[in-house]
Amino acid sequence: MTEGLRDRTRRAVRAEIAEVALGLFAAQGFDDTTVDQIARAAGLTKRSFFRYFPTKEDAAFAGVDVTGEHVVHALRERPVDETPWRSLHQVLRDWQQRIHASEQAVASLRLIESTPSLRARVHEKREHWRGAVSEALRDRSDGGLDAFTADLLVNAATAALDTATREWLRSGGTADRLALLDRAFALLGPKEAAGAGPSRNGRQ
Amino acid sequence: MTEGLRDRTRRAVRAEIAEVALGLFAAQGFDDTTVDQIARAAGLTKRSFFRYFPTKEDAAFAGVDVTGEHVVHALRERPVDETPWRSLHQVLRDWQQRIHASEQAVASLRLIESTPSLRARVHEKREHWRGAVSEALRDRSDGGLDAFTADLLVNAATAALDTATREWLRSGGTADRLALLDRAFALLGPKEAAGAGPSRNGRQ
DNA sequence: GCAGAACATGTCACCTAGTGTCGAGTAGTA
DNA sequence: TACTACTCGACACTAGGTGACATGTTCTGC
Repeated sequence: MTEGLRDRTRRAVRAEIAEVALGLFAAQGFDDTTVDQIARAAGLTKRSFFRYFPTKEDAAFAGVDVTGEHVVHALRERPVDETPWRSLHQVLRDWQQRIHASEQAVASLRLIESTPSLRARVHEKREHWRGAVSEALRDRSDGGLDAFTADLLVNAATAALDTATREWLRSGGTADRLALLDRAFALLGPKEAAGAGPSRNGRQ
Repeated sequence: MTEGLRDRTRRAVRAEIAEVALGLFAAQGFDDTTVDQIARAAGLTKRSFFRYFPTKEDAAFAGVDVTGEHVVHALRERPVDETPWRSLHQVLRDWQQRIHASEQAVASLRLIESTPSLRARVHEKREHWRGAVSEALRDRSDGGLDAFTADLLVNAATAALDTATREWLRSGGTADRLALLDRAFALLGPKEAAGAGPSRNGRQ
């Protein structure tokens, strides 16, 4: 009924493994760190490591929410009269702000962004929830948004986010991430339509 | 001086391995096909397979040019007075048309799109040449395009391409890919600026 | 045509990520 | 106390990928 001791210890162990792993990744790189090393440093076996994380990559993602669970939820909370594009903008803005608040999350993000295999994994995860986000978007505006346009908006939004993140990394973390995101969203906003009018995209 | 027999046989062997691999992938799925199987079916050793392809994934990419080498080149050929967005549109349009012409390339694309690990790999490859494309774009319009905007345009263009491809797959291959791509590019075109005016992005 | 370099291939040994299984110990419960 | 559920280590195994070595084949200069 209550939390249960086992669940609590399990989460605590998980968090500790992630912390140890992050430290090793930062020190000697992701690829040059073996699971065995992490496990030993955390005081357990390789086998047990995999009982806490399905893959080595997942240890790097602990702490950062890349599942989009939150995005979908936040999207449903936005006012209905808001354009889809603006909703996406605001939701990603919030997400970025939340990430930026945690020092460890920023470190994870930096590691991810500088490791090819991890970046690939991000895309994989994203594709997973992309459908859900697109659907949530379509639910909000009743009928006024077809699947294709919704998909396009979501893809464009992640493109904006990626570009902003990339530029921020290029600046060495000094640039204003939110301003970059705003600029990206401003430049990329869909022509018209996509707002509320059901059929208005005739201008090939 | 001439082609050299060795290079020719090497390319022939490579192509044959790829063909065998494609067949096995299509028949039993990418993940359920081992390198050993492919190698044996092609009449060589696992070790030799890896002398032709750096990874198992790469065997699935033979035949499809995802390196963007061509994109960069084609971009430099576009008329200078064309807007960056339109150039990207045209170049990707050509690329898609070229792919569509080859039956095998379409098969590869279908396989890739339906296999998570391969999709991830596409993104990885894309990130690799994204910088080069962005740079080519910036070279064309002398000074009128900053790195951030160029990156954004390239990212947005791939978003358009992805969305079109996805919709096309969703239609079971019946939809008109080019029309979808056109529609995506039309909806996503950058507000203004990005054309030639050096400084005009003041409207937060 | 031949000697030697350059190259291709198979074999073997090895590393790492990841999984199945089993047996011992430990926490939670009646 | 006895039963159950969960956790962990130990062992073995598969699969992708690499390095080293030996053998044969092709190319090149003479």
